[in-house]
Amino acid sequence: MTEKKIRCRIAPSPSGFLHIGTAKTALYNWLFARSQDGAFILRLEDTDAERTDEQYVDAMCEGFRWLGIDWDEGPKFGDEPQKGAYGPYRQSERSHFYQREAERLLQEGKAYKCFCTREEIDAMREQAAREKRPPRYTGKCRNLTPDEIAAKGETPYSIRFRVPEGETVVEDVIQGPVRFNNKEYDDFIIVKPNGAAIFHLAVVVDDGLMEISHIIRGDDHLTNAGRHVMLFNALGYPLPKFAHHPLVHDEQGRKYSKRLHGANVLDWREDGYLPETLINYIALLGWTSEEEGREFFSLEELKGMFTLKRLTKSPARFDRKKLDWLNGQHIRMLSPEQLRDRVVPIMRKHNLDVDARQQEWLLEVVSICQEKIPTLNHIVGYTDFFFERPATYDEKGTRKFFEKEESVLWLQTAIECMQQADVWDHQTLKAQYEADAAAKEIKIGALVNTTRLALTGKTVGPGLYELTALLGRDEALARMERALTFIQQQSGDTQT
RNA sequence: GUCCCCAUCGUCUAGCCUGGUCUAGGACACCGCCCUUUCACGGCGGCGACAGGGGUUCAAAUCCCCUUGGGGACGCCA
Repeated sequence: MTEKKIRCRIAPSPSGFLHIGTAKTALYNWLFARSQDGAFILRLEDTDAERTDEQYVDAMCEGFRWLGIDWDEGPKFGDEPQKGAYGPYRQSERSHFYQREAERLLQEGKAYKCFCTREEIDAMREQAAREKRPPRYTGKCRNLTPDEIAAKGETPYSIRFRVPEGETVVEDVIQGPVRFNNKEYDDFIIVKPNGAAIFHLAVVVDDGLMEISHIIRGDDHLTNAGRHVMLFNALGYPLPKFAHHPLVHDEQGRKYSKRLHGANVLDWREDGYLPETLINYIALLGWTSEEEGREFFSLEELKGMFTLKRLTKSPARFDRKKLDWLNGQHIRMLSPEQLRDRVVPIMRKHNLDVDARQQEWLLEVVSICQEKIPTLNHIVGYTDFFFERPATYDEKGTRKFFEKEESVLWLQTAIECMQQADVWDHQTLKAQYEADAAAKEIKIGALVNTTRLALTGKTVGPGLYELTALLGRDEALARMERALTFIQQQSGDTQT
């Protein structure tokens, strides 16, 4: 059996950043190609020169890189050269192909020159709107004779595809057969008067010439697929398999708008999410595993299990809560070293002087937070007190632990615990706190939480004994004394 | 307006193709309880859905039709 090589592509138009929806399409294509030992191709649809900007190209590729989606063939990007035998991989550099193929269609009578002006076409459209007809081209230039065409001389013209009679069926892997009456399509333009190819021609020529075997894309292209099938047939290219998946919706159920936060996949990096999480989550946004109930996947695992058969037909909303949960799961899967490496730049950015500290100590600090933080960014609030003494004490915490009658006793007891600890570690501190709490009949929670407030200024954070051990005896005791002074001042103030 | 797609808990979904095993399973969220120094994690339990109406059938979440709702496409954008 000589099976044709699987070749998939993502063909974004670099008019902005990497959209979450584009990422989904890319991921599915990438996973399918990888799972089938096929090739994944990146092609830039930058024919609309006005909307293309190099910085957009970079931003988009950056998004792919962050996610870990790599391509076997594609254009030059940064220090990566163009690669692949089907180049160039930018539509703007492929116009000669489009011209050649358009010319061929013209020769074969499958396309024709249209001399209608923009004004004429606009008028037709308005007319149609008035008469409540679908806005379709009337076919005015469809049957011009060679003489009539010659008589036009130098008049600029566009090239229209001559849509054949009959029915077009898109055999979609996800949707099943989708039938279109060709009457629904008008003779669409494939080449503009300035000679530039229109999207429909460009994609089909590119997909045909690049021998793309599977076109996996958003179902906003489903209607276009009919045009593309006709074009594939007219050009004599073998038909690829189509798979139109539903679009990503926002939490309100609408198409995920470009202007919404999170539309840019790099927004999530900014917010402290792992690329592993995004990959996992986006995969779940339209695909389910054969292994029922399983939702946690690494990129590597996904590669092995992905199948087009398990793609979902209905659109999915983006659910931030579930993303948070998944991110927590992925954070816990990291080794402490990996977590430290990812979190240290964030801490540095928030002016925590990580560089003045021992690597070993940092590793431990990060480790005691691993089970607690839902996003990488939360590390700041969970560790900042290690680097600076609390400037204020949490208000609610103050009321609960510093303004009670026993507050001074609690704090003094805690101080004694610390002083009596012969070894400054988690075990010893824990034992000491438990012993003193029992001896003085104080609830351990009161002791612990008062200490936490004194040491960190907060009511939440890493485990107390772990944190105290890492803070060091001198610093811990200094902060305890400071808190004691604070309490005494407070009560003094209220008494006078 | 025309065409196309979709429709199971609040959300993501399993089941649908190959009707009966579904008093519809899981996950997130939510609510209890347990564990626990807080938060989180984890454990246990609860709440919660086959959009509506017609068929077909002994039997329908599963097949067919209609309605409704949602989405998409109708460019000299991609």
